[in-house]
Amino acid sequence: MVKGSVRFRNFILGLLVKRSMSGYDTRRLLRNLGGLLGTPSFGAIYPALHALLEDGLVTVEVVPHPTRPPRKIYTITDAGKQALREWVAQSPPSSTDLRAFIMHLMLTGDSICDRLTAHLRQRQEAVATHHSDLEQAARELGEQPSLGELVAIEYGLAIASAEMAWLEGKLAQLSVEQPDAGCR
Amino acid sequence: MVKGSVRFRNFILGLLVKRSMSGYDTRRLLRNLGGLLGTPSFGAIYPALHALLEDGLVTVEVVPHPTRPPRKIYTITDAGKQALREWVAQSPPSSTDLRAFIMHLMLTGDSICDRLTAHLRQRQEAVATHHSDLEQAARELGEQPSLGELVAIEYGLAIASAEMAWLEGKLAQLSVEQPDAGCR
DNA sequence: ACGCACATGTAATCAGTTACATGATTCT
DNA sequence: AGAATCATGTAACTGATTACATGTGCGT
Repeated sequence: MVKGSVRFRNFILGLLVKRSMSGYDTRRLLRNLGGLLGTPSFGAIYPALHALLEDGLVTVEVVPHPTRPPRKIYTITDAGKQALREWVAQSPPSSTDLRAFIMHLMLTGDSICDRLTAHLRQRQEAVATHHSDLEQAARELGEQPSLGELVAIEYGLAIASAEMAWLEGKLAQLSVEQPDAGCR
Repeated sequence: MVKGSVRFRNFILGLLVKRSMSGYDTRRLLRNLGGLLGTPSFGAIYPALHALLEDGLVTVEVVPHPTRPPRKIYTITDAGKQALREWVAQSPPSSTDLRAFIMHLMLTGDSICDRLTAHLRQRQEAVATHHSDLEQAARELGEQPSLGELVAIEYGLAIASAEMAWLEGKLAQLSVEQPDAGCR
C-alpha cells in the first residue's frame, strides 16, 4: 500500500532540495515549468508527501492560517538528500524517459553532485539509439508509405537530430567553461 | 468494464488501416517505430483488440498453425474506418500530447482525410505556447538558479524551438507541393 | 543446455486521475 | 453574482504494467 512510484516521490523530493514548500506549491511550480516534468494532480502529490514524511525524508512545519486550512511546509532532511543522491547515482543507466532526464539535469550540477556532463553523455547515447531506430523504421517502411507516415517519421527524426545537436553543443561549452568536471 | 482508453484503441485501429495484422505484430511495429507511439504491453493490446472486435470495428481471421498458437489476423472494417475518421476529426483541438499528434500525422494524409496542414498548424500553436511558458519559467527562476535548473530549461527551450522550426519548414514545403489542401 | 522469438491470453497489482468534501477571499 | 485562487485531503475509479500460464522451434 505504498503511495506513488519511487520515481514520482523523488521528483517531489527533488523540488524540495531548492527550497521548502507546500504540496500546493509543488503543483504550481510544476505547472510553471511548462509541464516539463509533468503536471500531477493533488491526488498524487499529497499521498507522496505523506509517504516521504513517513520515511523521514522530509519534515513538516504546520503554518496555521486564521481562515484558510493551515499550510504544511515540507523540508527535505539529510536522509532525504542522501536518498536523492543515491537515486540520481544509480538511476537511468540509459534513460529513454525525458522527464526523468530533466529531473536529473536539475539535480546534478546543483547541490547533489556534479555529474552533469555524465548525464548529458548518457542522454546523447540514448537519443542516438532512438535516432537510428527511426532511420531503420524509415527504411523498413519501404512499400508505398503514405505521406502521413513519412512526415511522422521525419518529425521524430528532426526532433532527435535537434536534441543531439544541442547536447553536443552544450557538452562542448561545458568542457570549456569548467574542465574540472567530476564529483566533489 | 471497457478495455483500454478510446485513445489507445484508436492507436491500434490506426495501425490496422495500413495493413491487417495480429496483436503480436502491432507490438513489434510499435517497437520498430522507436517508441514514437509508445511501447504498450500485451496486457493492453489484446484486450483492446477484443473490444474493437466486439464493437465491430475490426474482424478476425484465425490462421491456425500446426505447432504454435493460431495467429489472429485483425482487419479494420468500414465501421472501423468511419470511427477513426471521426476520432481524427474531433480529436485534439490543442494537442499537447506528442504521441496523439504523431498518430494523427500518420492517419491524415493517408486514407483518412487530408487535414495534414491543419494538424501541423495546431501543433505549431501548442508548441509555441509551451515555448513561451518555458520562457516565463526561466524568467521567474530569477534568484540564484542552479546550473542544473538553467540547463534543464534551456534544454526544453531548445527542443521546442527545433519543433517550431521544423513545423514551419514543413508547412512551407507542403504549401508549395500541394496547394490544393483541404478535405476531399 | 539455455534463452529467445513466436503467439495468445488472464489475473493481480500498481500508479495515477477524477470527483468529491470543506471553506474563506479576491477578481471580473 | 459567479468564478478563480488558495489549501488540504480521501475514495472511487481507470488504464496500464507485471507476472503468470502454455507450448514449439531455432540459434549458440
